[in-house]
Amino acid sequence: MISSRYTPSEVENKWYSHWMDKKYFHSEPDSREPYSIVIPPPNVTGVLHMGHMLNNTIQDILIRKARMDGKNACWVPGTDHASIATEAKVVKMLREKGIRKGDLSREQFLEYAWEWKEKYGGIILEQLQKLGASCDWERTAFTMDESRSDAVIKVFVDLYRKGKLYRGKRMVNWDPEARTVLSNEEVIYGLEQSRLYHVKYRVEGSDEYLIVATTRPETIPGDTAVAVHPDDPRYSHLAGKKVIVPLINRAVPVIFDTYVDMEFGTGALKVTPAHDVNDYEIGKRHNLDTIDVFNEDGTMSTEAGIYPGEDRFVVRKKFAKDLDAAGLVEKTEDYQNNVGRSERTNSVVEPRLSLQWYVDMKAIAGPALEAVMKDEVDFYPKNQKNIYRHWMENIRDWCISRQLWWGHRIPAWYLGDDFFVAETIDEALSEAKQKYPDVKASDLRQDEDVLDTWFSSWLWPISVFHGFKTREEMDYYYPTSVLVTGWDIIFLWVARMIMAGYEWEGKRPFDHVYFTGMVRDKLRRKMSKSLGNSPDALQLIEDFGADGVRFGMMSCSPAGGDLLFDDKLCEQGRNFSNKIWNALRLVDGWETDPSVSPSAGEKLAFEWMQHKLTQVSGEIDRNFQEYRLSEALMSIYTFIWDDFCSWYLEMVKPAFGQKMAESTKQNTIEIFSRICSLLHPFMPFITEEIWHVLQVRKEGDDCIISLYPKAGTYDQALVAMVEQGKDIVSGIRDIRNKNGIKMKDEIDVLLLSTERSEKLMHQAGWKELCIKLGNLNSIGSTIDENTEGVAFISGTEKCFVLIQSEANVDDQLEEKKRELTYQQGFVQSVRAKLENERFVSGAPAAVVEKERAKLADGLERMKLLEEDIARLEKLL
RNA sequence: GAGAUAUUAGCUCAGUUGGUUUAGAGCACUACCUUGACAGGGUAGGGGUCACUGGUUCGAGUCCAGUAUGUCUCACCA
Repeated sequence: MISSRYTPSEVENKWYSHWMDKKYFHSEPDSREPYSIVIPPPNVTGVLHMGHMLNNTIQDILIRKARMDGKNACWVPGTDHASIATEAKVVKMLREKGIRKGDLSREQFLEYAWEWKEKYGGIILEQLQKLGASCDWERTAFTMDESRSDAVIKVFVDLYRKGKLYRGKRMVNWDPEARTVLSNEEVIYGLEQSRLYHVKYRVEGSDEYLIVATTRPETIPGDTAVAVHPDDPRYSHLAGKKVIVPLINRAVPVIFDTYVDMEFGTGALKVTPAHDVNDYEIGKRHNLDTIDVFNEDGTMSTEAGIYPGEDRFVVRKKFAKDLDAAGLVEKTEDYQNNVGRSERTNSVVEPRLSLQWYVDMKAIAGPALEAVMKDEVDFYPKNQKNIYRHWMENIRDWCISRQLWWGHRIPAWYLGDDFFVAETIDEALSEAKQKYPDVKASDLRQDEDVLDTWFSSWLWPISVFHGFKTREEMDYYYPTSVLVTGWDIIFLWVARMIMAGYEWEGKRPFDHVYFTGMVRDKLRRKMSKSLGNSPDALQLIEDFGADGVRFGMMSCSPAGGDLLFDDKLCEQGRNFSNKIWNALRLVDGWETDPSVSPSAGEKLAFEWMQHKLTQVSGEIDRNFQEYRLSEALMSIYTFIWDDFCSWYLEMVKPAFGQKMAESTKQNTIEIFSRICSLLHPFMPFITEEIWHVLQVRKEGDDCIISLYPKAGTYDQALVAMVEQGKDIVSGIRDIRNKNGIKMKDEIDVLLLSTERSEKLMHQAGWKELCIKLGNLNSIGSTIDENTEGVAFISGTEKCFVLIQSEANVDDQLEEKKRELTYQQGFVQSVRAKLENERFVSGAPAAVVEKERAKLADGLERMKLLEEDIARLEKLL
């Protein structure tokens, strides 16, 4: 006997291993149409979180559906080396072992890092398997493995030779904790509480003070000017004067620059060209010195001259105190300002002048912008196009060097101030020799820095197919079918992949991009470690089953919209699993008898199910084309729960202890199997299990590779007849409820004879189904409009339930009158349209016809209601 | 500061070029129902002047303008 509860843990591992053994996930190029997806590679340091679950569930649904559609489905998995995150993790691990990074050589450090990667780097991929991800694991790629590394180096050299990559000194975002440069995209700005200090700068040779407002007194030692607006009358007398930098006692010029906002603070701005992007620009315009007051770890430098070696925030307080003690602070006030923090380390980003490598983005952005604007790369949802365009049109050069060891080392070799870019040291050497004939390999010093991680992941759709080496797989799988990713990395990753696609392949990397929303908690807060509002993904799978969790995520994630996650969603998924499971129990328990032949009702029920399934397949098909996966899932959900379980199974279910016709059971198994196929992409485990419990299958006849039910034409009239039968049964049940008549008491029902009702009655099996589901003694027709009993309307058909009503006549009257008022309002609005000359002459004929039908139906219902009201009033 | 986008039932969302019976779903809610697949269940029911104000149109949840509120992107003032 099958258990009354579905237990996912008993079947999930079994089927995942089976699929793996059968190599269903593996793909090789062949004559079929390809359908390929490259995974957004998670960080090797990552553990499965809700974002991954959502994102990968969607990819798995798409890939499983494509596989069942007969395409050659290939989902390439892999991980990303995540320079900063991984290096930080390894440094931390070493610290726990009592080893300092500074004590190791680069080679020694990398040895530890690789060791760490081998040990922990595959965790997230194993977790994806628990979710059911049908990736082609034989293709698992890593951004730092040989093939991917070769691609990175080739691309770097290629861009350099094409003049699209250069080395330059710029103001960069510096992360003092990771001691590396960050790109703009890796800096997160947020409002923070701080203090605004009004500091007195004495004008040289006078007792006058110029008040300057600053939030960063610790940078005062780096001041090389004070700027005011040229039109500011308060300061025009200071032309040509100098002011004394407080406590530092250095005289710096007062300069005039329109950048200064007269309204802000005191209208005077201290200029620190080494530590502020705008100040740097001002500095260039006025030929100011730059004094770097910080070390690379955010402590004060010796040039600063104050508190050398102490942290910038400690010094902020100390120095402010010193200023105050010297009477140089006019006042301080609380202030909110925008502070940039490192996405990775969360430390406050320090603008810093430094020499780095850049990609000239304007040189490669053009085709990538056009491709998206012309929908050659199609975005879902569409509104992401605007955001993309804005960024692409204002694109800035990409700083790609990082002061780390874990990553692809920059292929540039230095000789004094000169350098050579080449794929290998040998090539670099031979290039160097052309300029310096006596140079030896040992004279060349390779750049110490590595490349930004995104510089390898932007090649991902090409590099996973070895596109920089061979054509075979590229020609088959590229462009990939769809990219599924979060919109938060549209610039960091998506835009750059598109650029790389056009730069090296001259083609888009994917046909579609499906942007998923962010996973938030039910209060709309982003899931985060610090809030502790992120559920443990694996625990969820354990609690609700992978299918339950997948259902939970998908049932409520509109295309591109945020997912407001709640355990209850998974609970609903688990309950759904249980519902299907119990339908299986029911069907499995049916006993057949060869001497029993199927009734007309059973035949009608089966026909209805088949047509309905085709109808639902059409809806699913349309929804898939638009990536409306939630809607697709919901139509399957209602089809299974309502149509199949609540109606169909009740229609064909034999009476207690009775046996059924063999063909009815076989038909039910067939429908159930097709239901498994429909649902399989969303809930792969339970569907595979049921597929096999339903009946013994031949070797290799598995749900995962069954044919996905196709859209097609279906008999709408037949479906409508059964639907009306359902509606009438519901109406009867309502009257039972309201009049306290139990389900097991048999009652009689009459339909008022009309063309439509006679047609229903003559449909083979129709009456039988009504009798069975309504638990009726009989159902027939009458021409008596005033038949005694309780009446209701289904569509335009009047039905009489032949009972002595126990319900209050007043209540019944009130309900009928309310209904009549509604119908009157309806009829009036339709009539208003039809009485309007311009509508009748202006609107399309079909629309007018429709309105006429609406009017006729409305009038019919009014008539039926009025009759009923008159009858009830007589009873008063 | 600039731009985008949204506002439909208690909550989360559909509503596809304006006309599909004066708006649909899921969840939540209410009443009734437990020996016969399933209480992780069944049957039925209630609930919305489609943010607001105007406009276009024979006709507006759907198109246009403005207002309010929210969200996002980009840029940032010390």
